[in-house]
Amino acid sequence: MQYDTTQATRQAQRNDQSHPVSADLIAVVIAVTNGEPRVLTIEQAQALPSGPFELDHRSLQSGLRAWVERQTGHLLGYIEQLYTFADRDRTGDARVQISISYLGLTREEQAERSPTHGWRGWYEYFPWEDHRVGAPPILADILMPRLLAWADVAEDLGVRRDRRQRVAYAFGLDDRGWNEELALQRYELLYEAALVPEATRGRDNGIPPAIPGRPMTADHRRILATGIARLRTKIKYRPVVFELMPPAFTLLQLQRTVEALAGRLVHKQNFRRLIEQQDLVEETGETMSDTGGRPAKRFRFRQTVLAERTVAGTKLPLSRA
Amino acid sequence: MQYDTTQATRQAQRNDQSHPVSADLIAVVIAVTNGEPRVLTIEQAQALPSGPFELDHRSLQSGLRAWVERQTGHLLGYIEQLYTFADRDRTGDARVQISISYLGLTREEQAERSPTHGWRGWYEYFPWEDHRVGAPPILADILMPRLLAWADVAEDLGVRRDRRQRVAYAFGLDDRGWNEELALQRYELLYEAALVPEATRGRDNGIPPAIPGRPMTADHRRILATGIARLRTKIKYRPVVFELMPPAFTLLQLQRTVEALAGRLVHKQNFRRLIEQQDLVEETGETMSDTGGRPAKRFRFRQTVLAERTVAGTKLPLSRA
DNA sequence: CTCATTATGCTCGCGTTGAGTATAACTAGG
DNA sequence: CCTAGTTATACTCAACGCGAGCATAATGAG
Repeated sequence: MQYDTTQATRQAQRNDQSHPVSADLIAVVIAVTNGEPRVLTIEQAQALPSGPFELDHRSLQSGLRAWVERQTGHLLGYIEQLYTFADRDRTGDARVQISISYLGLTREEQAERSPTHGWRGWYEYFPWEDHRVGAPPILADILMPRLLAWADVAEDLGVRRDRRQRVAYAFGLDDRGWNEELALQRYELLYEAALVPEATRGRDNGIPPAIPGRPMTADHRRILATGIARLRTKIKYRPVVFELMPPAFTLLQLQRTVEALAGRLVHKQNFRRLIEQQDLVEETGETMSDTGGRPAKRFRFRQTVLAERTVAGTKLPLSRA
Repeated sequence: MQYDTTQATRQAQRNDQSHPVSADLIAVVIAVTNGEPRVLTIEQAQALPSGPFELDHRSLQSGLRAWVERQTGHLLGYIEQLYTFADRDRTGDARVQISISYLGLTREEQAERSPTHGWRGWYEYFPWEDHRVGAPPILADILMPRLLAWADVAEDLGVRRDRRQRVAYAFGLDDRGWNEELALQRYELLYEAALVPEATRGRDNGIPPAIPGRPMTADHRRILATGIARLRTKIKYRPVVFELMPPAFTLLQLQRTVEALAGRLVHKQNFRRLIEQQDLVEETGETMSDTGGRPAKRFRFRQTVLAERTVAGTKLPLSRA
């Protein structure tokens, strides 16, 4: 190899200066059961499955799978990386902690009750995110007043305006409309405004902010918000919903799953049109007549789509010219 | 705090089992100069700026900025995380190496020539990615025959079909059309087919594959491909192009920058329409009359948009129902 | 003064998508 | 058996986004 020398130099330089860090793997594992999106938790629903990346892990992904299985007994299927961040103050010692988070999609199998781990509805952690039956009252009654108050306590006029604008944008004030993909921005605003317990934890300022929504260990709720936002974005351009569905399903079941994730309702006829014209599903031949009305055809996901369907939205006027 | 106990337990468990790893920060820094996308490199254009994450780095991002500045003298503006991966065999010792890669966008300032670092056109590394003047001949002449040959050497019929389909999809064969966002998939296919030197490096199989395109150290070219793909996707729904533009510019300059990144041309009138209707820019009042034709108005990016423009494409029939 | 060149405005046509209407096929209750 | 309630499924319509092309304006070079 022609550049052996320089590479060796850089490698040596690197090893001299590198410090040991420890790497944590954290999993946001999602399933949708009975039209409710659920997340796999441990420690009485206050933490996400996680553990250190170890030497005998073949890869980051397999390390994550091993930890999830060890802590919850659950085998993961589809996973994708979410985000990596570093935190010095987590463990207390001098070592820097790096956290690598993943999003996993599965189906909730036998619902075994365990005292330590289990599935929890994700709207328990983010009650303001469920708009399927309209905007939750806590938004107008509790969150918005406190957020706007927080914006207004700022000394600087510019900061005040900036805060108001970010709140208005993230929560769809005025005529902006609710955007379900901004779940992370909303949590971050609540954190910044010290309206969630995680923000004031450790500091002894006494007054815990009484905002609805269950907190989590460390920054796990923030990671969960990241996963929710990612999933809400992704279902719109990739057929990932099917990872959450049973082998056969009706179009309404599929729609309810999407609605559960998005936290809002969709137009039934248009949903069907979209699914069918994209050739995502095929009929199984059977019908379901459980739900009280006309029997629904059962569908299955067309495996063919898996490879090619990586499409990608286009917003630029790209042409062949 | 109510869950101190369990948290302490988990923390202890974690420290017991955690192994030291070293974390590397790797930067894909992009600028567009004279209509050419360029990447900041070190080691005679064969490596990306990188270095270990150290104790005195305040955060991953600041550590990355420090390394880029130390190695190239360049100060970074906008950066975003790309991907994190682990690699056991990189350093040789037992320690596991974690690499965290970032994408940075800037403008190429004073073009100081340095023997060790400098800006390189990114199409030097991926000559098959530039379709601004049509599909590069190397595609039909060299890459496609070899890729299809690779697909056909597979014993198993299923593997053969799978490879052919992936190649056809990634390279837009048949009627599929070229998709500039698949830069990473294309590089990965070339790697899998052992058509890039990086794939056979270290193994003494003698014959280096003579495919156009400059290789890089370790997996740096793969990381560059990741950055290119990310950027090509992102310019379509976020106003990140402006990070690459000077304070004032004409619409054609903006268009040329987008085209340089996308590797394909866009329809001029439609590009203007899109930019203007989104209120992304405002006139400065000046005009430019350098380029031989009617003088062009100069524009600047509207700062107002920064906060709110997080939009997000919608592919689901979301309704208020 | 003419031509080449770039800037800029405007129109057309098609496909996508939000939204609503109409009809079909069931179950439950009298 | 008939009716109301419920869900499934097929169409229709209008607005809008976007690819594509035509037309006109304003320069500099020769």
